[in-house]
Amino acid sequence: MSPLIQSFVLHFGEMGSRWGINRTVGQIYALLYVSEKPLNADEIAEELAFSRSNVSIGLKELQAWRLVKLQHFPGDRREYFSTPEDVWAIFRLLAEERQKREVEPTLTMLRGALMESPANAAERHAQARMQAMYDLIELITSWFAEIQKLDAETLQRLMKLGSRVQKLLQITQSLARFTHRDGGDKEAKAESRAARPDEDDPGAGGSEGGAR
Amino acid sequence: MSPLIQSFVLHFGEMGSRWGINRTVGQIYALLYVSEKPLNADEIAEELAFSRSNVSIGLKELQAWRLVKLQHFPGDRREYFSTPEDVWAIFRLLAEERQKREVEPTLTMLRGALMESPANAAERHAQARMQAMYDLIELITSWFAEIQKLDAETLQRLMKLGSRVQKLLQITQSLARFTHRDGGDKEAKAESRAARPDEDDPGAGGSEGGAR
DNA sequence: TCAAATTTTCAAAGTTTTTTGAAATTTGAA
DNA sequence: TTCAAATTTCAAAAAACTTTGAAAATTTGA
Repeated sequence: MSPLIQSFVLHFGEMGSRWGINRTVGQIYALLYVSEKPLNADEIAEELAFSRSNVSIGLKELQAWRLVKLQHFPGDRREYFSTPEDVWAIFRLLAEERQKREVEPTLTMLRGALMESPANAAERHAQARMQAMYDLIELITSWFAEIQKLDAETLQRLMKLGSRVQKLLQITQSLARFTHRDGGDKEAKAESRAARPDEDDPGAGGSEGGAR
Repeated sequence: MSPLIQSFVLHFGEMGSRWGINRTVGQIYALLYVSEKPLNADEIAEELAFSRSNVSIGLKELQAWRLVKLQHFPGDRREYFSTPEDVWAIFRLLAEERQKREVEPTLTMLRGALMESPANAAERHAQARMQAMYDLIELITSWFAEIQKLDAETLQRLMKLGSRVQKLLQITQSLARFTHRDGGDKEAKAESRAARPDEDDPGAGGSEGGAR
């Protein structure tokens, strides 16, 4: 393998472990990502010097993440693997899977905890903290959901604009402008909560969060 | 420990391993997050039934992530730990650290690979793929940098609005409207760029904005 | 300074995860 | 259906990571 490709593959092997995936999976993915053509399991095992069975397991995991496509060639019974070419589509897939595997279970746990009635001050405080976490996760999740709706075409445009921060400032500004439109509204809440956690406790009840 | 808090703590222990942190670290963080008052290492060790030394290591790691604050109380020599209360600040910290530990090294690796001149078709293709990845990461990074600039106050407003998706649609729309404003612009870029990494490269210069 | 209190380090034990080779299963074509 | 190619499973070996207890180092107040 050329050093150029190798450094890419090795980097993903390492990085993989910072995320939930292991070296094998990371390397397989990286190899497929830069490969000109789909590869079969034997080719992958040979390129990366992993055992055939290890590759099999790795490919299964990548399929579970929906990160690889499977295809066949006429007159060849082996399975060939490749990655979607559209990097934006890949990003969306990743975000979706992580949402499903990490965010949803966390929200479920939090909802459960927030339904209990607090038995004492410690629990009341814990619930207030959990509520704050719940609200933030919900907010960020909904941003993501919106961003994910951007189609490839819009993305192209954004990319062509370049990633210079200046331009993006405008987006933020419209965002800020939008929020300012929100008229007065019971104010005190947020402030006091942070400073004196025990005392005013919005606790279980309020929960506005749109919980499904 | 009350079951309410326990389920939260245990969940973070498990989830931690999906991210790069281990059970101990996850649980310590969760415990501090919901705790009414700062805790010292012995209290943490006792609550979680971990050895004192394990807790010491865990706290060090949390400090490296800047996720815990250290403080002292008069007349007590022990160190007490707590988490920042502002969940948005916590999110920003996390994003910054991950940027530093994961995104930057990846961008550096990619820049390196993109500077090489491709030796053959396979390398040429690999570089085009890497360029696509580079551009996407840069784009997403710059969004994050912008979002991170939102101050707590704006956030409060956003949260008060509720996380209903409908409202956010408007943000997306202004975003889309904004991109439409972009006139035509040299096209070929992506495929050929590999050869001339210097040219418009936003990398090193402006874009990193937000971090530290 | 000392010594008590506290935190940190570190080698070893324990645990979990990854990787493998061999065997079992599945698959598609004849 | 059978056969051989291809894939998957699985138990065991290897590697990586976590956790611990004991000892060392540091800090503080007298």
